Formats: sequence, structure tokens, C-alpha cells
Amino acid sequence: MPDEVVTRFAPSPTGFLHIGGARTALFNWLFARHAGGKMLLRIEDTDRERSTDAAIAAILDGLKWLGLDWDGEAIYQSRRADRHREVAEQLLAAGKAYYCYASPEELDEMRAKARAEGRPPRYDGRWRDRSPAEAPPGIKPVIRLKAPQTGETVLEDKVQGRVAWANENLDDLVLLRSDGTPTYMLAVVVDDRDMGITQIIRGDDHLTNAARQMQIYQALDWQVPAMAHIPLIHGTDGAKLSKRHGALGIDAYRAMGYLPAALRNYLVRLGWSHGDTEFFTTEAMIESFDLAHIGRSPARFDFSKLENMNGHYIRASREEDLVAALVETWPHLPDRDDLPKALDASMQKKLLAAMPGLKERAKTLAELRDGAAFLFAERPLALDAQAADILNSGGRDHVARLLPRLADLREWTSAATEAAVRAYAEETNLKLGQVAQPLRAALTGRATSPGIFDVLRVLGREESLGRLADQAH
RNA sequence: GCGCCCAUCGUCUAGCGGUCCAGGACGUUGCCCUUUCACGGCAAAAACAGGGGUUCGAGUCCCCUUGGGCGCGCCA
Repeated sequence: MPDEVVTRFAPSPTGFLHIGGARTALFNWLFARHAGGKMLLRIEDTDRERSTDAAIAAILDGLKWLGLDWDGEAIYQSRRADRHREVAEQLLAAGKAYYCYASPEELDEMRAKARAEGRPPRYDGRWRDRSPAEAPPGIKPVIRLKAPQTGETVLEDKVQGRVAWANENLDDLVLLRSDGTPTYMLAVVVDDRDMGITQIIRGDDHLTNAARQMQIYQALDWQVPAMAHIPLIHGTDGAKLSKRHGALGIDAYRAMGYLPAALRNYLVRLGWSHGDTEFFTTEAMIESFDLAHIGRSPARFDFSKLENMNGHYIRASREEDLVAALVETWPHLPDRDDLPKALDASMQKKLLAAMPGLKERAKTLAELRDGAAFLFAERPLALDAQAADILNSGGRDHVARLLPRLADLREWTSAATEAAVRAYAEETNLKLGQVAQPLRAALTGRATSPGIFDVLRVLGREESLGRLADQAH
């Protein structure tokens, strides 16, 4: 099937998978899945100095966590150097490339001069038509592309529209370094060609590269894949994403307790829209996704919207799934010394029982875990400042008087405890809140929690009465 | 410096010449619900960067200005 859509995600493993990369991967994945095609993964590790195995692992891990699967095995660019070299030689033989013996010092001079004269800093083509016979001794040459010097290179970008560059502003780029290794420009073109990529979707920062890569395609007489350059994601201040505001590894989002589905949903709406629709199931996302509705302006990353979406996803999740997500994410979440390091079976059971009340109140898994802290707390409970205040300003009396009534209850259900507590409130002419708060403080050590009768039920008779007794005086 | 890209509420965006005194979402504010906190419901404030054109008519097309961004390596 020659018409099959093939996209690729091609990160360079010099760092973690950041949020922009994750969105690029998502768009490639959606485009491929929408078309019933493939998304391939290529690790661009030709910079052997800066590429690390740890970064590769982090990227693969991040993609998996996000739920973005790729087709086939990941391709490592570094292992294809022979093929890249072969293409460079091919270009050389065809007279479309040439040896250049300019030294780094010469190049520096050239650029400085051009800049001083208000021209773009570029190679001046001094070896373009010179015979290698004139080569200075002892210098290993690079191979440069003999790029067109007149006319223009035009890209019909699927997102940016028609973009044109005057060829005189583009210099003869290096294809093969003097040590015989291929440059990124060459490697990308050859790999995309060999992998059968039909659609390139990547960050806007590659737009200028597109022109140079098109020149390589044209020299080779290869068909240029369709291209789509998507706008970058900026920090909240509009500037480039930095560590301070959001240029975090994808693992950091997991550690903050975001759900992969929520992050995907947030990310897809950053730069892409489908009318007024904000929430998409995975299926709907694949179904609706298109390049035509990707905007052309950069978007700012907004944590509060992500958080809101995440809360929505948590509320919509099944209780069992949340327990599973929490168990899985537990080790990644920030530490809290009053919480167990891991969740054993009985804790998971309690968690499941409490989940309906808990999930309404959490925007992240971290908050969910925090909200569940009272389940795991050991007697006598540590009270936070507000809880202590509630108990110390008369609350203990209510707890003390309520204790025997609750202890006498025949059955321990939400309905039964509620009836008892309401009866007490009525008899003493108090609002329910005035008795519920002391109970909450004694039962959870905090001033906020799920509904108090749920708390009583989930904690169970023995533990509840124990905690109340602890605070009765 | 040169090249390229971008420009609607604080933020993400809808809008593809008239249906826009500009719609949705997040956030903000107020009210309601209520045992706390949330959730939920209702309501409000909040934008077409500026200036020229084109046109009967411009947020929508063109130009300029301003403001942002990206790129300019024998990095990727």
C-alpha cells in the first residue's frame, strides 16, 4: 500500500522528553492513527558526545507512560552512518556536492565579515568550483552540498502555509564532516526517505531546516515528504520554556500526579482545536484530529487548565482504576513522612472504599493521596492547626458526648451514624456543622475531608471510636 | 545584523467578508447548594496590538508600524 501514511517522532536523546516533544509525538501519533497509518520512532543520536542511554530510556519511558505507541522497532540514527556516507558519496559523484577544505578559522572569519557587512553569516562557497587538486596539505575536507544560488526554495507547509526562502540566503551546508560522519541535515533526509516517511510533523524551530533539507531532497531527486511545522510551546511569560516554568521532563508530570489521558487532552488542545470541544476521549481525538486546525501562533503552557482537566479526568475515572493509578504512581509522588511507602492489600481496600468521597476533592493523584492520608494515619492522630483549634475551642465536649451514642449504635452505617449525630445536634440546638467539624477534626486530624459519615463508615467502628476517644479529653 | 514565523478576553481558543454591540473553556469575582473542603448550578467582569488601505460591508483580505518567537555550527 504505497499510499499509507507514515509519520515519525525523532527525538535527540540529549535530555529528557520535554512537554513540547511530548506534544510533537502526540500529534504524529494522532495523525498516523487517524489515517490508519504508522508512526515510527527514530532516535537521533548522531551526536555521540551528548547522547546518553539514560536519555533514551527516559524518552521511551515517557512515551509509553503517555500511551503513545510506535510501530516497529526504534531506529537509531547512529547505526546508519554508512548509509548516510553512501548518499554523500553519491551526491559527490553526481557533481551535486564537493569537497571543502576551508579551516574552522577561515569559516569564523567569513562569518564575522558577513555579519559586519550586514549579510547573513554563511559559507561563501570558495571551494565550490575549485579542484581538490588545489587542496592544502594535511587538511581533511568536509563534503558540502552544491546548493542552488539563485531562485527560491518553497515549502508548502501544512500548518504554516507557503514559506519561501531566497536561495542566495542559504549557503552550501555540510553533509559529511571531515571525520567522515554525517551531519544531522543529511541523516534526517536519508532516514526519512529510507523509512518511507510521508508526513513530517515537528516543531517550528525546524522550519529553516526544512528549506535546507529540501535542497538535499532536490539534489537527490527524491520526493519531499509533506511537512507540518507546529508552533512551539512557551512558558507562562511568553518566553521560551525554561526549567522554571514548565520545561520539565514528562516524568515530572507523572510525579505531580497528572493522568496520562488528561495530559494528552490538555496537550492536544494546545495549538489545535475542534470547534468548542474541550474534552476528547482517545477515540474522539483520533477521529477528529487534523492538521488544518492547528494554529500558527505559539501557545503558553498553563498549569491551572491542566489541573482542571486532570481533576475532571479523576472524577470521571472508575474507583478501581484510580486505586490502580495511585498504586502505580505512589513511588513517583513527592514524599510525605506520614504516608506509607507502599500500599498493601488492606490499605488498597480502604482506599477503594473511600475513593468516591476522595476523588471529588482531588485535582491530581498527589492531592488524592494527600486526601487519603487520614486512612493511613495511626492513633493517636497528629492534628493540624485548624483541627486542633476546632477541638480546643469546645469541640472536645461534643466529641465526648457523641462518643457513647455512637458506641451504642447497633449497626455501623453512614445512615445510622448520621441519624445519631443529627439527633444530638437537634437536642442541643446546634447546627450540624457545629458537631460535624469536631468529629472531622478528631477523626481525620484536619478541618477538611470527605463527608463525615463516609469517613466514619470507611474507618470502621473500632478505629472511629478509638480516634474519637483519643480526643474526647 | 540577516532570514523566516506569529499577533482575538490574564491563559487556551472559536471565528474561514455580512449571521460578532465577538462564542466556548481555564482562571478571577459574586450568588445558590452544603456537615468542612470540593463538586455542581447561576451570574458578572474580561479581547479583535496600532495605523493605513481594498470593499456597500473587515476580527476575517493587503501593506506598514509595534511587539513576541524561531533560525543562522564540521549541534541536533
